[in-house]
Amino acid sequence: MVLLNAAQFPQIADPRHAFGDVQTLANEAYRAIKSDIVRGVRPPGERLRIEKLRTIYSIGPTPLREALQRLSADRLVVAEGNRGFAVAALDPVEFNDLNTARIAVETAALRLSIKMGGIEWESGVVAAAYVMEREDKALSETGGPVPDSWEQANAGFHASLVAACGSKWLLWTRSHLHDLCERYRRAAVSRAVGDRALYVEHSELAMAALARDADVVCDLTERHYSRTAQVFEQMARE
Amino acid sequence: MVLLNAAQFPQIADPRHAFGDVQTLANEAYRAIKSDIVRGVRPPGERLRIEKLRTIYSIGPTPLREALQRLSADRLVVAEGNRGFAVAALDPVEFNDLNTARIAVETAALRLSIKMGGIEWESGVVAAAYVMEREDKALSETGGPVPDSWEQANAGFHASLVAACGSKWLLWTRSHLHDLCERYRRAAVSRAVGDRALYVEHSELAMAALARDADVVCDLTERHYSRTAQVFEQMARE
DNA sequence: CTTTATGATTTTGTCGATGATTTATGATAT
DNA sequence: ATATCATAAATCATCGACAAAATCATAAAG
Repeated sequence: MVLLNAAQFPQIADPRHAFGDVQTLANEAYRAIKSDIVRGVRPPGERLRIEKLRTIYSIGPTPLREALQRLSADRLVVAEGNRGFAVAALDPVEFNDLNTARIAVETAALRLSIKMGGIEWESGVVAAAYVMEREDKALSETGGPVPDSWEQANAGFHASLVAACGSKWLLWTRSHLHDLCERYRRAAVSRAVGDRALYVEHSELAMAALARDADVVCDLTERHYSRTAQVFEQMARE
Repeated sequence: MVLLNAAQFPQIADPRHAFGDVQTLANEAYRAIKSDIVRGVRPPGERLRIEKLRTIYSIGPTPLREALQRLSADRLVVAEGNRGFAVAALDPVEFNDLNTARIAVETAALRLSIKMGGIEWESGVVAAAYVMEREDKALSETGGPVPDSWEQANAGFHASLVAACGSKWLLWTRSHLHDLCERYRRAAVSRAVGDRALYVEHSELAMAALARDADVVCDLTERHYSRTAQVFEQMARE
């Protein structure tokens, strides 16, 4: 068995590569469709017919199919051989299941991060909490659907807490599960925004993290996430 | 935002669907290439040129690219825009990182599984341990490269321990990380087979699980996995 | 002798077209 | 009315070909 890093790609001197991926149509399609799925533009269960997508995104079938294959590996899309693709369904039982996985990964990352985080981690948490507070308050005033800016702040806040966990792969796994939850979250948060004091939940979390109290942080996180799942479950019953 | 399960696909009456996916060339390519990567036939870092793959697998460029996109979502392959695909590199630092993630997910699943497992879980563990024992002893006698049958037994054994964790998504995440470790494992285990009493490690694990001693199981698991990482690290130094 | 241009060659990404498979339609029989 | 089956329409998966981009080889300049 051959081992180790044969040079993967020749040196990357091209300045374009500094900004993430080169723009290929397949990448563009991936991003666009993912964003549309996650934001509910393409509702759960919708069939993703190539011809239709072709007209919507003005992209040929090949890059579209490549994007859909990636999304199906991400589990945001389900693929059935010879039957094409569809947006993955949303279902409260699934969400509970997904949430168990997410809580397990998140709490593990939190414990590591709290143990290992330094001053720059702390300042990152403070910064993210500051942004989060503003978004939480704005959301509770305006109500309505969850804006992208709130989602971004929420993602940033929770990411800042685990940022120092020291494992790239743990962060990757975590962010993957985070993405899978986004559709559920958008639905549940906009509904429950009146009943929940999101600002309080988030700031308690930040305080406990800065106090390095891992047990409390994990407990709060678990309840924070479970509450969202409960709201979603109740919505589905109605 | 639209909610919940619009019927995803019409009923599946076709008996072929009982056996996993329908055979599409993209699926076939995915399985073949993944297997080749994981077993070291395609070494880490190797460029995956479409034309070359075309002749090897006798499959056109479109299904090949779709397979490679899926593999790159799995992180077994790296894709660089306009520069094609390459087998992901192997590197001990990565393995340590990956291992932290894996241990975190695995121990979480183990605790849940040990708490919730019933009699059928126990019997599954016993059965898998029985197969594992046979494979471990065969491996320690023959030495040499790790056969697929050992890998299969190993995967089955560890899967049996977490089988009752109750979260499909946790199992999915876990199995994903397991797959990512396989290449490292195959290299490290074949090397260290003399120094390690794999049979003892595995049987201790099974005993502790059946005794429902979650702390011991997690501790043993962590050491079990870390040892493999250490072996790999030492190999890389040589 | 190294570095920088320049052109040739390979390789990638994309499209339109085509055969295969599934889904929809409608006719016939129970 | 319902069920069954054949046919038509739609959709999917795949291929070959082409344009764009990257790589390589060679030559000119420092």
